[in-house]
Amino acid sequence: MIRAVKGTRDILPPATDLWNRVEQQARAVFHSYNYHEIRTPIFEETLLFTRGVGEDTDIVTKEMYTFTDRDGSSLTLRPECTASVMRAVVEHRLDQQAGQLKLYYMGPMFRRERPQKGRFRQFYQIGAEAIGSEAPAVDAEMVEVAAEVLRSAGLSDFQLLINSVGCPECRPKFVSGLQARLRAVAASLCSDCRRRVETNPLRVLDCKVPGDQPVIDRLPSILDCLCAACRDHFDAVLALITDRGIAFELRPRLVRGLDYYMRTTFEITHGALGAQNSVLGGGRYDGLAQALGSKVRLPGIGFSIGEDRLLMTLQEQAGSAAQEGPDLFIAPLGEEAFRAAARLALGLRRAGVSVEMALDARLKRSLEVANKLRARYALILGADEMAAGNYQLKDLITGDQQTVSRDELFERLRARHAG
RNA sequence: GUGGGUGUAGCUCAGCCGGUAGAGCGCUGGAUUGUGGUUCCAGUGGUCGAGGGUUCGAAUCCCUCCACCCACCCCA
Repeated sequence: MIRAVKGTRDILPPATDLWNRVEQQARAVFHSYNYHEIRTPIFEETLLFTRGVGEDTDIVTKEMYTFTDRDGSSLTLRPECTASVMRAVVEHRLDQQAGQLKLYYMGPMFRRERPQKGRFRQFYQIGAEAIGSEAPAVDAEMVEVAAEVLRSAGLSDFQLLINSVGCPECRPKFVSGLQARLRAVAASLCSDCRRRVETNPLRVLDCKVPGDQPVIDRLPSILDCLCAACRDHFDAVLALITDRGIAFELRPRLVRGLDYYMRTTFEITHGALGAQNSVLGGGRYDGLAQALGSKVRLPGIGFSIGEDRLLMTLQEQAGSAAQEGPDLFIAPLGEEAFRAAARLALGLRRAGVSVEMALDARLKRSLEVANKLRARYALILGADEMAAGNYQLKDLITGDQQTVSRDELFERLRARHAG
């Protein structure tokens, strides 16, 4: 038997309704902030990601789906979308347009990791990018949009974590200073952290091993080492977020794994997720455009929602929903009635009503199916109704049944649809 | 890449000490004529993840492999 490949999965009907709802609501929120959708290719030149995401990141060193095209060029399935968006912006000079450049996207990303709860090799992200300004107001709005998208999806009880990781001026100084301190105390750290001291010193700050906490607590915080410009920027961002009434938690140890992040970084977590508890991650990337070869400086900030994880928590919050049934199930009795029913169904469908038709001529069976499909109403059309020019409309919840004319039928179902 | 757990019907699972498979749900049909949901009756359904070994006999014991899940790592 052929199965979906490891780390990929089918998203099936009852769930797809929820996915679509979440995506529609996200679009509505984005539009309310004047964001517009961008769709970039699912694969790009490998160089885009090695330069954009960073040569030494986990994503680039071990997680990319890279293949050689027939002409010998190296292509990669996108592991994230920010680099692609920036590439498109630079390529099409979208930054030349009036006003802020505000874009959103949604779609699948690919990373070859070992799957586990909340982690897939093909996963879906909903993200936004605001490009062209480094004003703290943009950061604040971005954080607000992120929270609003989650809220509109119905997510509650999430936590916003925020930090500043500095800039190319102050971060390297902090990292090398931190590394020096860590090397001195490496012996008292866990084995993972001893390795991190060399590979990813910032990550040590986020270690959860209890024995390491006393050491970690005495390490310097990046927030105490920001340069004046970064400090001012971050203070302004925090002030604006506070002013907007957004609850957040300052997390000086919050680390982002992608090289392009600088200054503001943030993350939203939810308790119902398991080890991979982050539903959203984001941050500022003022150096990305130039890393990709842009001659002009294009500061930007964005975030990305892990849609799979968002849906996972929503489903845990609400339980599994039953599939939504059609508005109307038509049960015609006999050949002639069937043809008349098909014509009626077309009219109703054009009016926006969801209609299903019976394939079985037995009324008992038809109503049984109507009930199983969770149809709201059943319409009976037999010889009697054909002769009289009307229909029997049965309410499948109350069991009430009444004779209705064509106009009354449309009236009833339109009302149902509007409500 | 490294650990740990689990693999029996479409789904959720029982089957502990070896004697060639069960339940609930689902699905199909029926309880007469053009009326669903509840109920009752019947039926459908599984090379017990795969291969090998021990044994008169293996879903059950042993080995190997595979798949999925969870965790590490890292991230969305």
